[in-house]
Amino acid sequence: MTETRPKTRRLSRRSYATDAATLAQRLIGCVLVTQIDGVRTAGRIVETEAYLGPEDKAAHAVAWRRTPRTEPMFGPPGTAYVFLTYGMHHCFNAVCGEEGFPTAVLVRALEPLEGLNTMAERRARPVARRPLRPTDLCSGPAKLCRALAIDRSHTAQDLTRHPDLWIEPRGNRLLRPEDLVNTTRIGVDYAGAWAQAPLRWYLRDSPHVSVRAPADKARSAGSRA
DNA sequence: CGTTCGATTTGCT
DNA sequence: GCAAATCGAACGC
Repeated sequence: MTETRPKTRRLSRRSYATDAATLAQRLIGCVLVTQIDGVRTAGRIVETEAYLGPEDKAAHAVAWRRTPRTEPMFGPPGTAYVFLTYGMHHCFNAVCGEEGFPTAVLVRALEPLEGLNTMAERRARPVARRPLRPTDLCSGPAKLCRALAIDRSHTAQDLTRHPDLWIEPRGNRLLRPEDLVNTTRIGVDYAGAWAQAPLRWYLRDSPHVSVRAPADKARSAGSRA
């Protein structure tokens, strides 16, 4: 019998086996996919952040902090690291580097590509609200997890083999370095000097990013000067 | 064992 | 612009 399940090309283990800053840039343009209960949702990655490892004071694994939560970051490259923050929001990371060294890339925003209706349903709050625009569906790390139904059940899962969660490499070859904005990470003010490290990247022309850098924001809104 | 606070989002002032 | 929501990790006693 021939399974006619469409072959989905995934990022290989080797693709994840690089430093976080490099992977953060290479993931822009790739496609994050979930297939939950047969329902496929997918989005083009347009914003990422690198969390370097034990020396990075903004990282959960700072000072080799190894707990049940951070354990997946010590796993092989290509492992998913999903955590809960503020008691209600999930964030998704792809573990990279070498096994045993805790480093990862946070995916912060997607351009929705498939399953937009499903995304909108998942993003809708308990009470009725105005329909979400496509640019509101996945423009933040917790928003995209909600839209793609990513939660802590996915942490420590293998992105190169898991049936419901993976990243496809298509689309990222057209990007050039000048298509990306490199700026500081969001929400890590507690990290002292590390809060100023330029470890966030986003697709310059995308309206789907979460927060634009001040200079780029001015550029986008710029009609004067 | 109690307290603090977060790699966020949302709604109200 | 600001604070609430909401709960488990992290940490101090």
